Amino acid sequence: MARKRTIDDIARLAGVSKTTVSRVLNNKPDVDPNTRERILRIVKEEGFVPSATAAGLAGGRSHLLGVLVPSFTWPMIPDIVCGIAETIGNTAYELVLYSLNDKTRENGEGDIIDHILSTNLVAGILAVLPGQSSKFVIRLHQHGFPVVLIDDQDDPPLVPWIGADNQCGAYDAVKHLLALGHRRIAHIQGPMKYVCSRERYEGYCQALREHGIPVEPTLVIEGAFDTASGRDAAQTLLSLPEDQRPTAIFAGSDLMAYGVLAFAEEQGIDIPGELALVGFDAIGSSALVRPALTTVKQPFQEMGQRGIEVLLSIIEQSDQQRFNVRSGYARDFMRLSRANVDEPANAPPLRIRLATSLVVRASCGMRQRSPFSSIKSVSR
Amino acid sequence: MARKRTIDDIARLAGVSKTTVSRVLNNKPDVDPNTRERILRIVKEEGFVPSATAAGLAGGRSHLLGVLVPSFTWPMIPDIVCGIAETIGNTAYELVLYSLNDKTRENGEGDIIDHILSTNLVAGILAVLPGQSSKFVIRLHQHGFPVVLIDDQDDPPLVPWIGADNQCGAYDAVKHLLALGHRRIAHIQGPMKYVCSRERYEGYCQALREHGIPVEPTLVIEGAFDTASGRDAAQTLLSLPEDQRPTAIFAGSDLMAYGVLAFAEEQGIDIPGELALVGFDAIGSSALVRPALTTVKQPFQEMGQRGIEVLLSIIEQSDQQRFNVRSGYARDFMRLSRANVDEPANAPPLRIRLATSLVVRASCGMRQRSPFSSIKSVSR
DNA sequence: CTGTTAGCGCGTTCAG
DNA sequence: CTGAACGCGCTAACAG
Repeated sequence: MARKRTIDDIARLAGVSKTTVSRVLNNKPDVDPNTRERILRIVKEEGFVPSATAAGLAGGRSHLLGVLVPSFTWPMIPDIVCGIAETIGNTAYELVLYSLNDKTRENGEGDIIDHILSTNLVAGILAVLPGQSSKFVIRLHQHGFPVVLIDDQDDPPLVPWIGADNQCGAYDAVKHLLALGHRRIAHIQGPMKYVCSRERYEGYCQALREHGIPVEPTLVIEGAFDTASGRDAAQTLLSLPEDQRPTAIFAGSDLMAYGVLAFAEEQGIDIPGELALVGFDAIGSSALVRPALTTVKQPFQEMGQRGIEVLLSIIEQSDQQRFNVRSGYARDFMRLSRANVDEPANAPPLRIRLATSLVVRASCGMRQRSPFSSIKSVSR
Repeated sequence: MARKRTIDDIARLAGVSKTTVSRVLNNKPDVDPNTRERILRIVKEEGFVPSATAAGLAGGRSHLLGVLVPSFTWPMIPDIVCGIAETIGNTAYELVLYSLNDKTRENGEGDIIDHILSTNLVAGILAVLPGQSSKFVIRLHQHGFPVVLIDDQDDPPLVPWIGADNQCGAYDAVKHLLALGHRRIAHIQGPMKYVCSRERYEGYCQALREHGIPVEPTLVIEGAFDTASGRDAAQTLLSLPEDQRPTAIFAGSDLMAYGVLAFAEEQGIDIPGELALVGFDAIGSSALVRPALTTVKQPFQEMGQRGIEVLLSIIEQSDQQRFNVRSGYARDFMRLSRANVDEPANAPPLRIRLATSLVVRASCGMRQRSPFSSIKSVSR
């Protein structure tokens, strides 16, 4: 627990000015190699760590990254945050967590965005599943503030975005059911206001089309991503006349699939015997339910990781531009919410689509082995 | 998206000095009520938000709270962090998340503590399940740095601590099994190096004692809190000669109970028919497994909330003391890792023990109704 | 009750 | 290649 040292201390110990020390620490050129070496040694010996606070104040840029997540009740959030935290841990940045609870949601999601912006604490924001606040995030981006979105975007894409390849994932899932011989395959959609729901639906349609099977409107129901809506949809679907009833259901989320499981359990409907079921997300508990759920795995951790990587590159680039434009104290730019520092429309926003993978378990009729022992690999 | 204003701007608009504005913002006394009113109005109108960065630098205290969590693979972490985030959201503080991934763990958990301390970014730390790094946290506390622990402490208690009443929880669980008529009740312990494991064991023993039942060493096995060790323990217990085999198992964590479920499933052992099972934690997925798990519910969200509350009170108190002691620029105290600002041994460290509650589900033999529809209430 | 004066620790400019 | 000087936005001591 060494005594906290400042740059001045190091400068004194090295016999140089603090300016030089600062230059070394920021990897500036124009420093004598010997001096640089010596300073680095002392910095290491003394265990010197610069104050992020002061650096932020002086340099105008902070070393903090904001991560905005909705309520932790969504089961994928922990996985995503895990990827984020681990990635940030490997950088010189720190992670500031902003979460929307029910109260902040009431007051309007814009509030928290304004708060983030006005405190000027973070250098950029990674917004996870922004949902309703997505439009605020977009505004941020248009004002030149570094922002990246995970797993929820508007159409057309306006903001750098990381997500899963929802259409392919859905396509694979339905293909699998088709390969098992199913022909009447229902789909419980997520809310259609989300692009990911529409993409999953598109994948579902595509797979059916390829098999020459028409999309039956009665077999497609819009849910709300949660268990309750899945249960309702199951009830509707399984109350259809026998000849119209689906033999398989592709749910747009694992939680909705749980709703199907619940209804089937109540009604004594055997899954997968009488009804095959596939979910989407591969949240940890889907390996635990009975029957264990076949589902499309989203690479949540990797999404978090890539999100941070992209955010950092954007921040760096925006620093670069600021540096080039600057003449004298042009830092007033920043106070104006960094307005129009660059033309965001220059290049099309970055979009990264990560591959999904189908996790086959018992719920669609395949034989399952030792499900519980697979807990580790699934939930990590 | 109003233009970012500084205290000086407000001072100019209000026709007073920035000092006065600062005083109003920090709720200092000695300000004319009218002036205060006027300043507050302007602050609100202009949407002024002070810079936490600058305030931290100047005042020597930051408005950031560090939260140290182990890997997100532990299923209760999200719940705890949720409580933490929500509580911090209601204060003027921000949440900085430090997480231990496998790499940081390798390099020694002390590193991250040193890092936290030397960056001097946060005003205090709430450490969740510190495990091996617990001793580092204790050292922090002894140096006068505000620290609170959640759910893992050393014996004797050295640091302010929030946790569940493990002994009572275990006692209740075993009592329940006894009430159901079980007499040969096994216990799969958590690692005995943790106080919580020892307390749960104590509750187990206490319940048996009250019924005049001796504690059989063969029925007590130490696990590692995870699923694999639970499976191993189940195998050992259920391989006992028929007359020594337990009719019920009380597992020290839900994950270990999952291991029991897995082994039982493999072996075709009916739960609860041939074996009753109770877990500990009430993590969300325990409502989803089949049979649904009876378990002792820890109030994770509340633990997070109380943790922050206690941490804030400690920070405030330490600021107070610093203020009283200070003569001139005595801020050097802080640079010395805030060493010995107060006598930590003055009062016994605060310990808050929150009540648990038994969640009765199918795994111990009670009739279960509509398990899936209870997902919401359990996982929130 | 209020304003003036010094910094907090660092980044950046400008003149050597 | 180097150092002195200034300022980031705010708080705290000291004198009115």
